[in-house]
Amino acid sequence: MKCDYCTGECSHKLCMHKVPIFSSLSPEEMSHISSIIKHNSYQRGEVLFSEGDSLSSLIIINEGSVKGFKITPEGREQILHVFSEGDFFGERNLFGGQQSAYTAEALEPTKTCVFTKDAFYKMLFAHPGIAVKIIETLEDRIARMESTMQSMGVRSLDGRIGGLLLDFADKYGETVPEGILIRLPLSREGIANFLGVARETVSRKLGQLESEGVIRPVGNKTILLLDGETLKAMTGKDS
Amino acid sequence: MKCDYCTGECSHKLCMHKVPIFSSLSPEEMSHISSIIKHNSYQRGEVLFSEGDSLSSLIIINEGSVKGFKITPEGREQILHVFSEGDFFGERNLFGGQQSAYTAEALEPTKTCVFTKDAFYKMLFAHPGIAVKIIETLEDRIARMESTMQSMGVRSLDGRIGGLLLDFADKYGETVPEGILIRLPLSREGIANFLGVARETVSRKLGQLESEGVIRPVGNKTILLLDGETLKAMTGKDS
DNA sequence: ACATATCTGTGATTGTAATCAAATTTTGGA
DNA sequence: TCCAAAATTTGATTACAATCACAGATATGT
Repeated sequence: MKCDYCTGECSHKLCMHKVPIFSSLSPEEMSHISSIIKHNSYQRGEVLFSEGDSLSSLIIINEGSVKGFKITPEGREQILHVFSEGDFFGERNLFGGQQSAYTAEALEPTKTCVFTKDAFYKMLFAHPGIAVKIIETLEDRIARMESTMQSMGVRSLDGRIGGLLLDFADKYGETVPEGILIRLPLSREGIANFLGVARETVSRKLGQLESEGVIRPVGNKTILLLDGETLKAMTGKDS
Repeated sequence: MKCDYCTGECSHKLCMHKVPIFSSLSPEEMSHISSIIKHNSYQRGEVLFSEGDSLSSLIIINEGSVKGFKITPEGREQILHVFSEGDFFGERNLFGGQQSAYTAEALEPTKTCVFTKDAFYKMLFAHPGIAVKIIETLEDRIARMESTMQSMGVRSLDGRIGGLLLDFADKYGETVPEGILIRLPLSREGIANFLGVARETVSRKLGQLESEGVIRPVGNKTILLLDGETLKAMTGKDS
């Protein structure tokens, strides 16, 4: 791993280097703070914390991805967030919130860095610039949620699924000659649980989009987006 | 109007007194800041700003309420936020965001207070405690959006509508002997546009909830929630 | 208080997605 | 590489909500 602050290769694997909220810190500040961070690893399917838990720590993803979800009265998962490398969460418990509003579960092997509440508050008051960074990050999160809500609100199912694909393309897409290659963080069932629709419907609609030449699935976990413009028109995200 | 900082009645109508993010300021700081705030009034239906506008100000609602929405490709409004007294918005434009992600329109006669970007940044660095307050407020907003997403994701329509009613009860409800009296910020059509369903369906489902004895509509703009427990069970919000 | 414009409720029909039930493909571990 | 488990696709049927059409109720301004 290479980073902006160390010469040559970094061996310490400081998650901080991947996290925008710490980008305003000097190397010295970073290494001081890194000394008060704890590390954890999780396997796919492992639960980081459950809805209602009163944990008091900020969790930063160093590697991997995590879904945040609730169980609906119908017994289905409603996914609320998908967090990946560099994202942080759990912060609500640090700022006034009492209990976790959702369960967090690793979607793949995941490594995290953990701040305790005390460590975090100390840092916050010592480095006010971080607060602004946090606000910016929360704004990004709100913007992402707004985008998801817009996708969910579209009445036509193709539009909803297309909207989610665009969101994922934005966050997980890699531009290749033919279009945008999207490594999906969620399975078909996960997508269904994000949008609140049936798993089978997701399959059918993706099949439809494929036959229209808009996408080309590459295995189950990757989709090649060939015609983003059509999707944008379907979802109203052509702004 | 009465406030914690002035003896007797306040005549200056400082919106700051209603806004949690300023609660950590001293009276002197408040009156200094109030001198750099601008005021605006809007009629019902008037647009404060439109999607894509690059405004650079923080808007605080002093009186009234405002909806934030986008237009879906189907031509329908997708409501993303309902802001009311004490809420602030537009802040994304202050923190890195470039353009407004939605259109803001007054739902009723509304008075606002406006911070310019410069004034706001000065205040932020002079009073670091405000940053923490802002983070807390954004966390609340995220929590509210999570709740809305959960409502939207419930498959059964009664559940979705019930979830929204609970959200509104939380924010706009007043406890009365018979239950909770909710002054709805949105019309039936507004509710439909929030949830992404048809207006008629909202009517039908509310009618159904009425015949089940869960709610009692009082005119078009008020609903008396008689049996919150049933709603909570329907929506999974009984945590 | 009245009148008009807007909003809301109800019925009939249609369209779309949920559900149930297998068959098939993909994936990850031995 | 192969095998078993998991995930996905596909088909048939059913249930539910969207739509269209209009009647009725509410609200707002004069």
